[in-house]
Amino acid sequence: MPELPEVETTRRGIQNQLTGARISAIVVRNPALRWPVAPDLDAILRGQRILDVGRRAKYLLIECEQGTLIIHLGMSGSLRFVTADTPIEKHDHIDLLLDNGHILRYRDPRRFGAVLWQYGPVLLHPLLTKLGPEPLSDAFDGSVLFDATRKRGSAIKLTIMDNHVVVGVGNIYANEALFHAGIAPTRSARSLTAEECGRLAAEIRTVLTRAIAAGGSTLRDFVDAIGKPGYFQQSYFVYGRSEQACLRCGSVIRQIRQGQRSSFFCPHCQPC
DNA sequence: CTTTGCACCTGTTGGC
DNA sequence: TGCCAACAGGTGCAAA
Repeated sequence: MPELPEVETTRRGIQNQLTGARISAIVVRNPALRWPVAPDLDAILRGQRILDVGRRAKYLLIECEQGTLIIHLGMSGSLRFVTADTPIEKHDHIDLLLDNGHILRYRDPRRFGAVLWQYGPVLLHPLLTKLGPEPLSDAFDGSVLFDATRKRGSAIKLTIMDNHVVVGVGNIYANEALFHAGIAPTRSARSLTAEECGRLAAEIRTVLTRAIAAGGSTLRDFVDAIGKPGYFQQSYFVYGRSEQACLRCGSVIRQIRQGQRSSFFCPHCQPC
């Protein structure tokens, strides 16, 4: 499910219960995630205290005394707190047991997610070293986007979804940010002016920030309760609205295919 | 270095 | 009701 807002909402939802706790055990029922879960993970984690729960891009970082447990939710992953008698369902692959009684359960039907261990500084992990700036940090703004787009002939939507340019912009919010910035997803990246890059960077930030705020209010307890993230309760300006009227101008929203993903845009508000 | 397409896997939806 | 194809929130990787 997760786009960046869901990952960040999950991080906030588990941080307090995890931080300061000691790991009693990790139970891996199915290690066949995107990469195999390390067979000795239980031996590694047992007894370690959790220092904090961080995030880089869509990777959750469970920072422990000797290293970091890296969790990615992939396309269909979720984390929730359960009790010892909660029935284990089909795709509940992993339980993390804490000495404070909490049990964190990892579910992931498609198994595109990952659970990895890294000793020492986590940012040295190969998956994290080449990532671009965080979209909500000072390291990302219009001028950074402008510079990154100069040599790119490919479509701007593909560019903002490229983790080397900026992390955490998934398909939904790439579409939404482009709509609010008034830029067609098919525009070549290098054709954007500095001003357009400024608008787009600002809209990426706004759209993600708003979604996190909404997730925080409407999904405050989804981690330990429902686990049904916000996509179903949220409404978007263009995403998933093909053939419907643009909420701004009434034109018909169009759907196209870019990089094997669906793009949605308003041909009037986002001229080519 | 940029760009493109594939791969991983299961569940849901829509057409016939 | 059944069957099959297409599609779904991600992203690393090989190949061009």
